[in-house]
Amino acid sequence: MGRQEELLEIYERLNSFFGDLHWWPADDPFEVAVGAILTQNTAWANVEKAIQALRQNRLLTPAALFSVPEDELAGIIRPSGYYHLKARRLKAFVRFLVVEYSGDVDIMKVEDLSRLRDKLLGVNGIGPETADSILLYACQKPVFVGDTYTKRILVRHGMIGNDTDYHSIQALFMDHLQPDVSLFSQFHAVIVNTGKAFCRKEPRCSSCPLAILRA
DNA sequence: CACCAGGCAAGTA
DNA sequence: TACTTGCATGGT
Repeated sequence: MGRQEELLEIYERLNSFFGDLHWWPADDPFEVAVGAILTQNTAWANVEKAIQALRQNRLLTPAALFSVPEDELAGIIRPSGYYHLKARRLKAFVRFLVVEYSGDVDIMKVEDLSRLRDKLLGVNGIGPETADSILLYACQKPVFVGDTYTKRILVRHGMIGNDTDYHSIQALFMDHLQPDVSLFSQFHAVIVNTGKAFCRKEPRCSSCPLAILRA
């Protein structure tokens, strides 16, 4: 079986099992970007607490986040963990958004994909996965988001080695699938759900929709 | 109690 | 270039 068929097989199985997940869980594109930074190496449940706190403080807009002092912001996003670090990263991103795109994600979206990706990667605190999450889920650009779950599942099923880097994992998907925003969005969503539900501890993998694929 | 979570940057050799 | 370490809360 070729790579394309293999990937589509995985997609069909997971998509049938989970159904349409309508990801990313956020009300607007700016909130997507904020969540992408807050969720770095952090459980989503903790991120939700921080997002709620931001909402209650009316800080879920570029202008509001731009104005709030960094130390005050840190205290508000405390439940998400690494809160001093993430306050600095949020401020860096919002400064970038304001300076480059008048604080408007809709203007940022117009930028050419590869140029925008490079510029996002230039912002302190935005690495490959965060950049790609913003590009796909906030900007509707056809990029595949790799993450720890993606890698773990591919490693478990013998499709890649444990030392495979981010770019190679992303290329595995993007070289063999049509660049379709809906496909990439749903694919990443079902992968994360699979990781959460089945792929954390080895014994639980028996009931995983992908269990039959294991060699 | 230990371990982990939808990473990233900075420091070291 | 290749490895190591700091960042931190909350759930299991």
